Amino acid sequence: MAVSLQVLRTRSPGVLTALCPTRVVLDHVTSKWGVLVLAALADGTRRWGELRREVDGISEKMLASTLRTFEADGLVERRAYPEIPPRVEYSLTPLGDELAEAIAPLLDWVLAHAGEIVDRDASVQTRGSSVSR
Amino acid sequence: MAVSLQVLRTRSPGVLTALCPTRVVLDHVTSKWGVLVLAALADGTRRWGELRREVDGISEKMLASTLRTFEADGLVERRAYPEIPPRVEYSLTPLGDELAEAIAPLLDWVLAHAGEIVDRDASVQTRGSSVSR
DNA sequence: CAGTATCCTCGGAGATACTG
DNA sequence: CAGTATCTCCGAGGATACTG
Repeated sequence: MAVSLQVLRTRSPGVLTALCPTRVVLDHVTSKWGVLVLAALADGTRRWGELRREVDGISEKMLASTLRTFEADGLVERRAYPEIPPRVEYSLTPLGDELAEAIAPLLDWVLAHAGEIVDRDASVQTRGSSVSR
Repeated sequence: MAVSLQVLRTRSPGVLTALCPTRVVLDHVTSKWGVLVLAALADGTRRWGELRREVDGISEKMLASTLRTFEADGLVERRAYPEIPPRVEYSLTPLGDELAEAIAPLLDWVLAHAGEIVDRDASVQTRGSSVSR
């Protein structure tokens, strides 16, 4: 039995309610590209271009904005080298590293079970269309 | 050192790329209300009204749609009792239960560190406004 | 009580072009 | 190479009203 909202709230009443600061942080992490960017940085420094390639499908705008959010959160460190051509490296701070470890189980679960879920959704669709409606 | 995209891809090449099914599942879980609804159900059955109250701020529309997505995914079971007044109960399936356990570390981390992050964001704002720009 | 049905808004997100 | 700057749009999400 995993930890529920109710249980969490016996420890910290009012946590994760609408105006609770935890909501902001949770929103950053679960933003469209948040988990993927964190996962890309999880085992070390990456350059901008590497991130663009690793986080497949992300636009430059969203990569920049996701990184800036995490930088402001103190989860990611940005290091720019004044060279030509420019080089910029991103890495997790100790705090970001902790977070990356906290989402690892989620990633593992997704990899392990995505297949059954997608298959199931497809068959629900199929059944749905063959029934009334 | 947490597990990175690169490491995951040595195990499953191409995983979590743009068209990979895992992306769909990850999107469901990290949808705006996904984590909170799962957390609310994590230690047992809940009625519709209980969920509305526990997941503070969610609209009826989003609660319905989040629950239907998870039901189609096989993560949540919906049980309706033909009574007057109506009663409907939602609970996690075994698969959903596994997922709830996988996101528990994330929730724990958020609760433990939200404070420092929000404080930091606030001070970044302050510093930002006092500097050039 | 447990939902639908509608209408509407807002901003997340994409596409494209440009720059130091 | 590593980003900004704009423009645009779609649809996730919200508000409100209604119903079996």
